[in-house]
Amino acid sequence: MGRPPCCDKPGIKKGPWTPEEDLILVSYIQEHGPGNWRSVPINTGLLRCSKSCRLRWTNYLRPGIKRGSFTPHEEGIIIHLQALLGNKWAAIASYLPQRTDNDIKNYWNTHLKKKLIKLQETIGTHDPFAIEAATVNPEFAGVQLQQQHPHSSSTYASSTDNISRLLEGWMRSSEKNTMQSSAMDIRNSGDSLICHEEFCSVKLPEMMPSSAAMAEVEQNRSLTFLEKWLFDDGTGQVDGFLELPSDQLI
DNA sequence: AACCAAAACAACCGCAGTCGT
DNA sequence: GACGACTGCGGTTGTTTTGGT
Repeated sequence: MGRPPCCDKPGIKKGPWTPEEDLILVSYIQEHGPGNWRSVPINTGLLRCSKSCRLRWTNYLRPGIKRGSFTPHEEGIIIHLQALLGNKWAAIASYLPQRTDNDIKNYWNTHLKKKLIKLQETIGTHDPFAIEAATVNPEFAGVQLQQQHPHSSSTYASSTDNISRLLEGWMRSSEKNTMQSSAMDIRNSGDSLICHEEFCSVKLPEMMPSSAAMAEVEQNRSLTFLEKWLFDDGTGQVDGFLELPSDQLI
């Protein structure tokens, strides 16, 4: 089974994407929808491999992506899920639909890993839940958490965000892309971590909370409850939950 | 102001799984 | 069932930015 050569053909461009390339890609996806990445460079004339196009879309151009600093809540969830699932970044990202797996992975490698090591030394435990508690409540361990990153969004990030905005109308009107459109609404809805609408539309991994648990999550947005459902042994009626319209979840 | 080191981020590489023929 | 094409994912690298001296 030979692996197809990718990204090493002559004439294939590598490196940072330009706003022009982004626009071409977004326009194409706006017309055809995401998927069939093989045909994207062929049909758009982009000198990029299909993989690169997919990555660019999923990590940057896809509407609903939240840029900037991670909140303590998000940090807690990441730490918790990482302890639970290991380096399953895609699985972890499915619980934070506004974040990409790449983002979470980078954040883990550059921030959280170091922070955890510090915390482990400070509080003298390797218990991920104690560490999570310390992360969410900095006073717990007397650790000053950096709440704002010095460069939460770059100029270029802003431009891609603008491109994403171009898609808003299309996403809203497209029944095929409910995930993206709901995510877009969420993006504009402030700092809420996960809303029920989003939960209904994202693809859910095997262990998901019951609808009752979800309602409480929605109400409290507390990690305490997140912990509860995260460690629920998967007895929740996942399929049924997926079928429920969002307004029945509260 | 200039230089260097560290941090942060974006993108690429390659493996593995899935799907179609 | 075998094979090839395609996609998804995790690890890694390269580049840019920031902070310190």
